[in-house]
Amino acid sequence: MTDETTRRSMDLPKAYAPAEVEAAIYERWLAADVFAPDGAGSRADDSLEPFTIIQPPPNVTGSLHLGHAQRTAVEDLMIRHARMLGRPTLFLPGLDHASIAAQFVLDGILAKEGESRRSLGREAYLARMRTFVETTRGVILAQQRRVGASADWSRIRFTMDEVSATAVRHAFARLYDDGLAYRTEALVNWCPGCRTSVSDLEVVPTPETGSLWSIRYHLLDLRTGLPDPAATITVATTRPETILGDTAVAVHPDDARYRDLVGRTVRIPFVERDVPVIADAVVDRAFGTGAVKITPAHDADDRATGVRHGLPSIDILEDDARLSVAAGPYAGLDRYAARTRILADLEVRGDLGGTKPHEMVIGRCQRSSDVIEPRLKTQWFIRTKPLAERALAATRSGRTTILPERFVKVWEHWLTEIRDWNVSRQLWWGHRIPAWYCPDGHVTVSAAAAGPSACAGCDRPAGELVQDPDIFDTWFSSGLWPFSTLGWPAATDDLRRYYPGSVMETGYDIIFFWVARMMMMGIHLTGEVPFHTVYLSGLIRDPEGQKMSKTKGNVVDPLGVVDETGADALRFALIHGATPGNDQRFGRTKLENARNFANKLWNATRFVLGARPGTIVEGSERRDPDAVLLGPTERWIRSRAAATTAAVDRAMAEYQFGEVTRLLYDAIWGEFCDWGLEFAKVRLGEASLPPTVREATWWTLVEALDTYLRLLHPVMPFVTEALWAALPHRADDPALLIVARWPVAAPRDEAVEAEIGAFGDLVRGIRNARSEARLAPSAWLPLDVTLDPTLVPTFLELLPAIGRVARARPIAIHPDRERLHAVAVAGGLAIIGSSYEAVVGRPGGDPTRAAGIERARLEKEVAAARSLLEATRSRLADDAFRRNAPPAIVEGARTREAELADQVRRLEARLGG
RNA sequence: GGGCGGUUAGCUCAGCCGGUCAGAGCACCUCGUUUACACCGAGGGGGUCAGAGGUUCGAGUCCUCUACCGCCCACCA
Repeated sequence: MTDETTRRSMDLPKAYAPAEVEAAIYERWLAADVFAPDGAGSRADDSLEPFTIIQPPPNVTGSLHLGHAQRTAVEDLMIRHARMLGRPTLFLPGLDHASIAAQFVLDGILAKEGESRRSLGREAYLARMRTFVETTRGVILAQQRRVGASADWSRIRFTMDEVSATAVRHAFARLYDDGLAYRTEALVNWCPGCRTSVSDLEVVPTPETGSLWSIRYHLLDLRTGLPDPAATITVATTRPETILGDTAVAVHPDDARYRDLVGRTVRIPFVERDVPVIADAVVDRAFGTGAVKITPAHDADDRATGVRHGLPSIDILEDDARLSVAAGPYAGLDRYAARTRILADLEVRGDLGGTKPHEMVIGRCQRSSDVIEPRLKTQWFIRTKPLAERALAATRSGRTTILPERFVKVWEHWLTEIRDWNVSRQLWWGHRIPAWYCPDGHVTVSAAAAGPSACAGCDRPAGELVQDPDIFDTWFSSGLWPFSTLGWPAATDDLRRYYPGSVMETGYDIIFFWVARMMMMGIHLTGEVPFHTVYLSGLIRDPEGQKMSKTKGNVVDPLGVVDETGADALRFALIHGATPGNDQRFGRTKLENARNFANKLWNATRFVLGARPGTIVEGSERRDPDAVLLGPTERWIRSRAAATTAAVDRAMAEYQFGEVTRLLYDAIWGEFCDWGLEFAKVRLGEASLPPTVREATWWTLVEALDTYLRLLHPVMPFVTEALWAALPHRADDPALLIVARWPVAAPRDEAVEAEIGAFGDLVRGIRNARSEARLAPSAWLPLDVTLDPTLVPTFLELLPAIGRVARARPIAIHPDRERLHAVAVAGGLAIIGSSYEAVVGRPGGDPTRAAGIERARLEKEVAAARSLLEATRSRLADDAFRRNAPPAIVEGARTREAELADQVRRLEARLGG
């Protein structure tokens, strides 16, 4: 019989070697020019709505980690799906210059070389940065390709390129003209390590145990005007060095303890400054001593108090957090050295009241971990309230949808409570703020690349203007990404066609940094929301649930994984294990499972290719199986493929990508391979059947495999592409799966699904009985069976297949149970289901022992059936259930009860006999 | 101080509109050299779905509270 099904040479290597497969495939895609919506190989249907994915451009610094790989996997999944649907798709790749992060990294490198930002100077530093970035850039892009990103590389953007720079200038000028960008003196978060201000979002509140010191300030004697050694007011502080910047002491207006002191004057030690005691309701009488030192230049609360009372603000710090000349005798000391000295000096003076441990939350720099110092600076701010309102309106009206939905609450809260955004950075690597100042203090903001031609306020020539030395917060240019990349502010074709974007995918950790800013700026500058859907992914954690970080040393390099198990396995594992918005722990086992799945698919395809009936010429064009020649197996395979297609479509529409992989894993492995191929083997090998029948079977396998490869392609693009290439194609199929059409769900055949389902149960029952009875798996045992009459025709057709998978031979069908019982040997193993009853095997070995095992097995079965029956009966016994439950449910319970009762009865009979 | 997640088999997690939903992978046990695959096949053990109330004919699935774990937001010296 094998002579008819001659195994031809297979197109695929025996062993699945992902690394080789993947390298070759990516080159084929590139050569075919299929990534760009307007690429030569694109089969996009221009009448369909374009699909645009917005990817957070990775930082040029360093290299990609698993989080990036996950991002890319999800984004690429969506874009490939849309591409296969025929939509013009744009996946625009890019890189972010990451000003502070890049400077932080470069500064570290320079430090090792004994150089620094200051030693190089601005121009040399920037030149060095450009070289550095040029090398990392290549690494990052290569990583993205290796993971399989089908991005349009011809449109690649960098947030420091000229297109982006133009957008930045225009955006800022627009915001300025609209009164939404302003320059003012305000408290900013100063990072002494980075030597720049940072936004509120970049300050990490860190719980720490500090100290709360009590310090006595001496009141001035009303008569002499000199400090009174005996009359003091005690304040409490966690930052004693800031006393040098104190400009008042505040007490609560209703605090009887201090009522008489309000309006008096105290002398700040060391700087010997006389400041007033003021009354302000901001003071919490219960905290500390109820008297608070006020340092308007270094504390947000104090600043507000200072403004209310017209107090001066004295900045006592330098950029590197050493004390400034304003600190008098302590000038030049580091802030903490100064603190120590001041405490010691206070002690000497007898003005240190005491100290106690104090739990507090201290702000640290997200980048350098330095303790942030609030400082008064003149900087640029974006007025966010009006922008935030429109962003909120967009999500509330449904113009933009946030997924998963629960993040809407976070979004709402942040945008409602939003504070103005400090966008000035005292860094070098970034977009220079396009603002110029003239000697008379006028401000000129210009979008022109060459800058303004003259002062906007007084006609002084450009030569007399000085540009702001600061640059923009990185996120300012990132916030323009969805449209700056398409050529905005020019009215380009790309902008018209691909803006707003369809889906913006990113991790929930940058919802404020990036998503909110894109929304705010996008709406204001373009008049449209930048994207219709925000899809927020969870974060990747290590197997212990720890966040991956370089300092912890638990960062996994995706390339290492890819080399080992393949990009497909990595992608599958990342998607399979995730629920939208939920973090996932990622480790070896998930990866191995995914690799095994790819391997399974590889081997299944090899089998199908190798099983081609000899009557079909190698390289034949794809044919549909002839419907009249299809057996139950074939109809079942087709129906299951249809069911899976429909289910995958639903999951895709709901962004349930983990569900997509689960569906495909189960369908391909659990159904197609475990049952479909096993059953098909019999037909394919049956020489007595007409060749046309075997051909129909083979074409069915090819068809199902073709469908599954298409459905799986967005998740595992490489292996599916490679396998698909080996499959017969239709004349109208493209050369590459990546641009092949997404399957359309065909109608299902519910009847055959139910039948095969029943036979599956029967086979499992037989296998279980054999296994429990310790019968040799390889032994062929006789099987006697009686079936629900409706199942008989199908059973007859599948008889050889069932025999094969159940290892049963010969098989006898009996018209009723009496005959079955009469014929079947008493020592056989009984399998009793609702629509079938079977006896397999003959007694052998020790009859009493065998009988004991058989009895135990059946007792377990009957117990299980009884408990199900009881549950069903008690439900049915309830009037309320029969009255209130939908008729279909009640009816279902009735049928179930009948089936179970019958099954139990038969099991009991068997046990009784 | 607010808000949001999580708590389901030993481990990692699925369970979308409440009714065969008690599941998967890994781990574990027993078998297996049947011609796609040992990166495999067959079978099996294992969970009162954190706890307590409530809604409902019926609740891992909805509501309330509690307990842990995690995260986000928040100007208290």
